Amino acid sequence: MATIGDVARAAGVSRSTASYALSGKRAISADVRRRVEEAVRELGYTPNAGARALATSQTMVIGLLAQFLEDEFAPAMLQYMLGVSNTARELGYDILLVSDADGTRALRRITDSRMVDGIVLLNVAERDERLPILRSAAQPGALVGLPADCTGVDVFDLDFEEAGRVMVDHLHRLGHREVALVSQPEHVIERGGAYVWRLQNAAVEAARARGITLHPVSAAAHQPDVGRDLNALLDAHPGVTGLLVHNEAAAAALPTVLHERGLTAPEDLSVVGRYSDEFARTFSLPYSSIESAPDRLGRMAVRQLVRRIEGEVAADEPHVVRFVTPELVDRGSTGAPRTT
Amino acid sequence: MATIGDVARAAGVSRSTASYALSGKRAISADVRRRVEEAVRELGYTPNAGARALATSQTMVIGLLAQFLEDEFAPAMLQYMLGVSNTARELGYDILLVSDADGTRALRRITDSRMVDGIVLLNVAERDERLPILRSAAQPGALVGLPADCTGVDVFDLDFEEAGRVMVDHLHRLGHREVALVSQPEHVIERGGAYVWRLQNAAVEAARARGITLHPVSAAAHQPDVGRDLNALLDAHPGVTGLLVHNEAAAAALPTVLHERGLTAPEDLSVVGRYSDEFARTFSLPYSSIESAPDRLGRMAVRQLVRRIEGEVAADEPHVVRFVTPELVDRGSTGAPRTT
DNA sequence: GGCTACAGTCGAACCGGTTCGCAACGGACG
DNA sequence: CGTCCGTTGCGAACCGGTTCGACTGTAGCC
Repeated sequence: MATIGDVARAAGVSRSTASYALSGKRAISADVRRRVEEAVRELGYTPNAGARALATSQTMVIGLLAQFLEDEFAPAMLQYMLGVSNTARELGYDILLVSDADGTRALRRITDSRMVDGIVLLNVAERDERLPILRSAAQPGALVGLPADCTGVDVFDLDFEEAGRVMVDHLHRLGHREVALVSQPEHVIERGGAYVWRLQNAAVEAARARGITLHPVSAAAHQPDVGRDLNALLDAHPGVTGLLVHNEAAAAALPTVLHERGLTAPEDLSVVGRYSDEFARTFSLPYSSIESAPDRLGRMAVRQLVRRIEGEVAADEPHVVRFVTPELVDRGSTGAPRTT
Repeated sequence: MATIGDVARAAGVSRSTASYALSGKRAISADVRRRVEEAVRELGYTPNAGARALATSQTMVIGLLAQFLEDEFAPAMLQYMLGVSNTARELGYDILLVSDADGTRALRRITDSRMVDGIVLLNVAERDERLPILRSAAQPGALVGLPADCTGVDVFDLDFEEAGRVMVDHLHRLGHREVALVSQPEHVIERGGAYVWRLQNAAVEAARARGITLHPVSAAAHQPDVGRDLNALLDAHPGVTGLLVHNEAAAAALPTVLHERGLTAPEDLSVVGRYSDEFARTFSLPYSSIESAPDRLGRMAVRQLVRRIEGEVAADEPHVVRFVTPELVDRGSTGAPRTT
């Protein structure tokens, strides 16, 4: 592999001159620049990333920490990852993917060893163990997901409170008076999946304010349990005319469950989910839903992170906490409740 | 951040001694080793990855190239990625995720700049543009997917020919005499998705050998097109009693389509898919299927890649091309054909 | 004509590790 | 008591970039 020394020799200049000719950080005569560029082409020179990182203290790599936990719905994560990855590349950064079960150790490893210039954290928990480590790291961090304590990091998330209100409002306006909210498994909540109860609390509150009955239940994240949970819910609350589904696996299982019970949406039951449009199209989910905009959140996180890395924001500039406003995508799965 | 120089000073030894004490590559007295280790702990020393890469020409990072193309089913890729990522970590390697649309440029970039010690290529096409670049790279490569030319790389893939035969045999044994094979969109085939016609050709051949009729058709990879395609298929071939589904999106859309037509599997139609068990459970797909074992393939690829990186295989040792034998997972969606 | 200013280039130092060659030391042995 | 050898540690070089300070030559200016 050619080094910059080889390039310099071929062009008949010193190493430093070759370096300046390529970086443009000092004035270089047109003639020399041409010779250097030609040498680069002939030798197929590419700078050694490790050497450059050592010299500049910049790796042009962003660490992406994604946890794939039991009881969590993996495919939803993919879209966040792609949003992050694609945006990073547009801005000239590569992605170091860390799917380690032990996120804290992994985070410490890649920050301390200076493998990355910044960190994006996915599925952030209410009290995320990784946060203290991230704060003490030399690199800036951006989160997708809202923790209890946001100091020292930039935070991006869907406005789950508003999402809960929008879902309830939508069914209330159509005339529904008894609905159920299908949430994530208990495990996810216990683990600190704050978005679950952020949406749920807001939905409960909105239901109370409008005087309608809302049954919050949780359902599993996999078959066959999730099907069983959905059936149990419909058995337990026969008066329910609307379903708010805040659980991707449940949304995916719902068509089959409804079919087996001889029910149709929206004639027998109105359904509103909370997942991305991309997700709905990929899995043929026919329900209206709150768009969760994962690619957009990933994009926002990386943009801000890179601004911090490149010092475009003063180090003392306050960190941002930004919420994306949820939007309802109508797929025709809601209507007036059946009149019993 | 503490350097090895700081550690050496704190322990009262030279830099080289500190290095040897930590690597164990030379004999060091117990006393000195203790002092060095203590200094490491006190200073919170972690070796700088860039510096180490520069000195050792080893980054302990594996490049993972995954293309997310139009008309391809993204979530299936996730499982390959996780298999690769988790296995790599177990073996001490991190993953540089490259989801670049321009795979060739990205591949050249990360190999030439020595960011990675090896490369894993996902969704490999029949004549993959990335392959010549990978062969000319200094780092070894492992593929998941079978290209036309396997020289210079280790290749792992499902035995799609056998998969096609197993699917046809299965329905033939149950008494079916007219079946359809739902493949990927034409685009995927044109792009060089060899697995599509490897399975298809073998299925056609098996059908001919057993004297049964097989209609090969392709279907889109997204809603609403895939639903339309499935309906068109069932309209065009009313005599079909069995469906072989080699298209994840079609499998995901099938329950709804069958429901709308008032059909049930296996009573009205036998269905066999080709996707992973994990996939089936996540999306509540009720059909028997050929297990595609994505995590296993990813794991095999990384294992072999690391063996090459670490020189456990002689450089001239022939490269392997290994096929995983498909297995049918019975979910009760097949039976004897309805007697018309 | 002498001075300054500046464009253009070079040499050397540095980033933070690893590794090779060598020397000092102490014990065993003849 | 001298020699030989194994153990242990040190100094220096090296990996491949970047960057700072200094030096040279030429143009512009008074």
